[in-house]
Amino acid sequence: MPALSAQYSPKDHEQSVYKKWEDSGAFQPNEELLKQGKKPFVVMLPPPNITGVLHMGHALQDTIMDILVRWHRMKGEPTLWMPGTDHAALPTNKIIVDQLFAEGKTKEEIGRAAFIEKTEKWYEKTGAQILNQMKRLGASCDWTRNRFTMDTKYVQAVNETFLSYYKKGYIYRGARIVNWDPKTQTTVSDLEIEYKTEKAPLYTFRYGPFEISTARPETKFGDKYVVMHPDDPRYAQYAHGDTFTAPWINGDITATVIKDESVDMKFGTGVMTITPWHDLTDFAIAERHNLGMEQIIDFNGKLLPIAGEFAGMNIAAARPKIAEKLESLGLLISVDAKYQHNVALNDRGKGVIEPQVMRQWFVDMSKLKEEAIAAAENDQIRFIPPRWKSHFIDWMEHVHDWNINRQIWLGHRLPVWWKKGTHGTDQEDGNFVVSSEKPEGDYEQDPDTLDTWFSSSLWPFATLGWPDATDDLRNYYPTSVLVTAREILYLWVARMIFSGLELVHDIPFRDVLIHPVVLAKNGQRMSKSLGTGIDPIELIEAHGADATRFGLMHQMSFDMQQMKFDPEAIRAAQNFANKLWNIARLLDELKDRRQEGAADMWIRARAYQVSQEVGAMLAAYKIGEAARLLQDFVWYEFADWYLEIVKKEGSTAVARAVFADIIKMLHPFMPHITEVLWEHAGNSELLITSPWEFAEYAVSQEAIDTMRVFQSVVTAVRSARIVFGIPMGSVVEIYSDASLPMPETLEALARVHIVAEAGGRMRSYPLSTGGVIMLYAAEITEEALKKGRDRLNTRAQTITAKIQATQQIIESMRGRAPEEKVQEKQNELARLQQQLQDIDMSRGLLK
RNA sequence: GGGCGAUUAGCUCAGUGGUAGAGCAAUUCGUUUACACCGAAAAGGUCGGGGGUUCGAAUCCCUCAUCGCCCACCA
Repeated sequence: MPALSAQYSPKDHEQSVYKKWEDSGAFQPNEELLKQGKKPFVVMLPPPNITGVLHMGHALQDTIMDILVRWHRMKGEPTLWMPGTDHAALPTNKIIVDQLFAEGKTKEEIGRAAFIEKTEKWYEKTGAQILNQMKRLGASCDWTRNRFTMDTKYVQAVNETFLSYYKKGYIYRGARIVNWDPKTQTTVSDLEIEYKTEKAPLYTFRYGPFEISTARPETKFGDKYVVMHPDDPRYAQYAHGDTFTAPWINGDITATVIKDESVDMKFGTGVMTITPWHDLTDFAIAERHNLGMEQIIDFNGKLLPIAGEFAGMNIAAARPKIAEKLESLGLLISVDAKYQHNVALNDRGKGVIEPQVMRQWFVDMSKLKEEAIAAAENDQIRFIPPRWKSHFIDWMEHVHDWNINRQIWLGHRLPVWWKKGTHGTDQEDGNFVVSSEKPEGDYEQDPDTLDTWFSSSLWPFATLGWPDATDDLRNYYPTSVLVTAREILYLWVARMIFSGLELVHDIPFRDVLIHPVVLAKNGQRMSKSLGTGIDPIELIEAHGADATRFGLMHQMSFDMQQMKFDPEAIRAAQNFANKLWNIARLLDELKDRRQEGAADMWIRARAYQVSQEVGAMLAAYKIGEAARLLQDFVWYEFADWYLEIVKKEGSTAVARAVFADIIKMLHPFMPHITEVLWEHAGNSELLITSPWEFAEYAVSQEAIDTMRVFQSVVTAVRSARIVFGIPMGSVVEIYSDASLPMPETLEALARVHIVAEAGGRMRSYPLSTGGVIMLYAAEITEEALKKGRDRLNTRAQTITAKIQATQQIIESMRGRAPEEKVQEKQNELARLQQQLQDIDMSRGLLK
């Protein structure tokens, strides 16, 4: 057994330990256990973007998953953690387009095939580096099952899904208003839009007999409907369908009055004109009343010929000019320059969204949502923390149909084939075939690709081989728990739930565990541009993977919505790892001793208790609580008290056995160092697959009482030293009536010499367990005595106050509170009175 | 506009009805058989404000304030 170095150096062990695990096959689910009928534990890695870099959010999420996975593996369950990556169409598309731009080319110039080829090369080059970063953290994924959303097999699943939805009538093609991003030239889903508040002048114009307000005059060319609330008394004289002629930007137009309840009577004049082609609510009104609609702005954000003299202008540039023209026509009534409104931006690339009416593919959500809502409502799927359940149900109930095609080249092509030349024309109806194979005849594939979330919604089962009835699918579906951030609760989690229920006829996962968002310590988002980002790999290199994991867990609780990350926690965890290391060193040095004492019984009972608590906490996903409990137990009970005792007396065999249990309990949290120390202790089997079992040990009240007295004596002596000014280094004599527990250890730990008979100047000091300790020290100065008196006087005052308060409480409790509560209080009062007595006695001896 | 969360020691946070806890930082002391990435001791808080329920509130209820997030969306 080679001696351990004085400090734990993670770098020397992490990679080799990881290799041992991987070579052992421990990361793969144990087929034997599966055959025995053991219920498997399965987690799907939320697939990170293949070209992504590990950030603190990943580190937190991956640590949570790894802890659960390692714990269940040790509990003897066949355990599968399925890794993989997502093709991340939009961000990768942008990267490739930017690359081409740098080369002075456009994607149109090189063509679709060359573009895809370039993308594949890019994936190959940068691909999966994020998975290697996960390995640095110690993630025990089954890498033999690694999946990518663009795998041939996965593409089949995507096509199958489209076909299946289409056959059932869930997928339809329709002209609907969608979020168009002129910058990236694609549609964007509602969920991927962010709103930014912006100041923009709000113009009020005369529109026939009405006044209307708008922040976007450039959309108003085609407005020929004026809408008001049917109950608005101001406009009672106008009937739905009335028409009138009004002078407008490019001459007179005929407008029609529409009454619709969606109009807010309190806003402005309570009247508005609508632009259905470029506004979501206007579109809804137009649909309700079957109104005509017209495109004003093209797909590049420029005005169309309907704008007359403004045609071809960029909307931003045209806006003030149009307002000017209306003013010159005498139609401008007022301008509110301080007006604020929300501008819709694409999350990716921040292009300003211009809603457009386009023929698009949609998934009808009305049927799909039903089962998903039911699964949440009857707790087939549980949300942790539970408050997300109602959020999920609420969102699901109000979900809109899902626009699933995107106008980019990168991604899964739609399995849709158009008769040549019909796509995008008014000849579309009846001229397409939905099939994964190209049909006979003159057909060309739909140029669009599917929303990335369409494919990732299949992740829990497509990775297991669906649509084929594979062994993996049979064995590992549904999965056990999904660990995720709340920002993709709707975007991804909700979609996995309804697609799993629809396609595999079962929930995709039992529990949804939603972890907090990791923020910088000052509460800001972690971002490179703000300089608030922290690279987990740097943390691993500086402090070790185990410290990074443990520090994160020590700080985390699932009750939090956000976690202000303090890197100090990682440093503290590194100290803890070093502590473990040095405990092992101490145990190496101790000579064997087998006589068991009170301390041994106490620590064994405590270790068993802790193992039970940790198990219960992990089962309830209270990972942070478990980490904190373990650290406190190891440091403040096992190391600070028990090991100090075992240096002098007690059983080293017990010490080693308890430490082995500690190592085992800590393994899910700090896998590398525990594995190293496990091997160092002479175990031939790997810890990663060792059973999560602990020797049961009954709590002996006698041992616990002995320990409490012992601790109080040690603490009292230490305090008395300070109070009386006796140097820590020196030995003091204390008087014993021979009832002090563990006298030899006491002498060593408290630096005292126990004498049978008192002599010289006696001093006394109260014990927290009741009673006083008598000590003899020749050289106590008058000054120290005064200090001691002051100190005891203060304590006496505090206790007296407490006694009075407690007496009052007992008085007021009488007859109102339950009897046992009163009894509890009275016991407390007795303890306080005893303490006061002890202090008084000590004070009496301080002459 | 609707909702969720947070507000406790200088900082990051535990603490779901019984007189407030930890880590880090700061203070004092200490190197006897692991660890200075250590040990010991002491200090530090009217638990965001106000009101209520209760014998008793950091904890339950109401209200206000501040911060953060989510959803809807303003013509």
